[in-house]
Amino acid sequence: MSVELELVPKQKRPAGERCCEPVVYPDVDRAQATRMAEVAKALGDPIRLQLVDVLRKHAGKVCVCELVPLFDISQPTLSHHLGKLRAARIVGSERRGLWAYYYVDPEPLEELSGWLS
Amino acid sequence: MSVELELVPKQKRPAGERCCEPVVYPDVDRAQATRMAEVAKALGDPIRLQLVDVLRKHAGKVCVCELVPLFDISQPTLSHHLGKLRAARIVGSERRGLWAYYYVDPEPLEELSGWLS
DNA sequence: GTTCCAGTTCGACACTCATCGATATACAGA
DNA sequence: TCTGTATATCGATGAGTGTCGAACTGGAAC
Repeated sequence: MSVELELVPKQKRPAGERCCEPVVYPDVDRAQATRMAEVAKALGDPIRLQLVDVLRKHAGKVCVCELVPLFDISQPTLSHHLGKLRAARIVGSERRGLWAYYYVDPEPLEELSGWLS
Repeated sequence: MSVELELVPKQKRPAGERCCEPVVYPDVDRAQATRMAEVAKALGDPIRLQLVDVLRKHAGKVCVCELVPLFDISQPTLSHHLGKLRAARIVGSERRGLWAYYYVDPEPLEELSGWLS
């Protein structure tokens, strides 16, 4: 465990001695990190993650009235979650008559996915 | 309020008329969604996302003392963020003497990445 | 016009979060 | 032992979140 530490005899942190290899700075800058974190944060709720899952698997655009019965939450709460996803630009929406249709914009998800893999 | 329910039982939405195609259920079940959402939530902060970025790029284990100067936050706050990442099982830690070393566990990130792509 | 209806927004609530300074813990060196 | 250092935890605070019912908005149909 700490054998290698005893090989380092003298001062608290001897000159040229480090507790670890020097660390490079993050490859993602603050702006990228902020953008991707915003997307990740929007996915950081089970209902929103499942919402995105449904919308992604569904080729076309999905009506809110079809989403409501899938989840055990009130309709205003679902609307709130859709608003969060829209604020993160993960989904877009369109109104046709009485109904509102949602669809996934793949780009933000792709940026996050690209960083992860 | 609910008077109209008896009046018009049938045709508020005319037979055969739909607002959209029928929606399949989410492919990810609630347990998967909860697990992945926990990971996504932990990544939903720019500092934590950059922390993971540094740790992933760094082959070995990284000492906390190298992480602190990279970010403009206090040491307790950094420790708090590392604790969040550890709670989400994105990173693990090990103590050697005075120092604590953190490393990435790739599995949770891979699960999220696999779902995203 | 009036009356529904799908969806959004509002107001409130309890809860969680990011942040800090202060304090505690754990260890190394003397 | 005592001193100093690296990291974690505590306590507080202000900001944000998920949730609901109520109210509002804009179309559609009568």
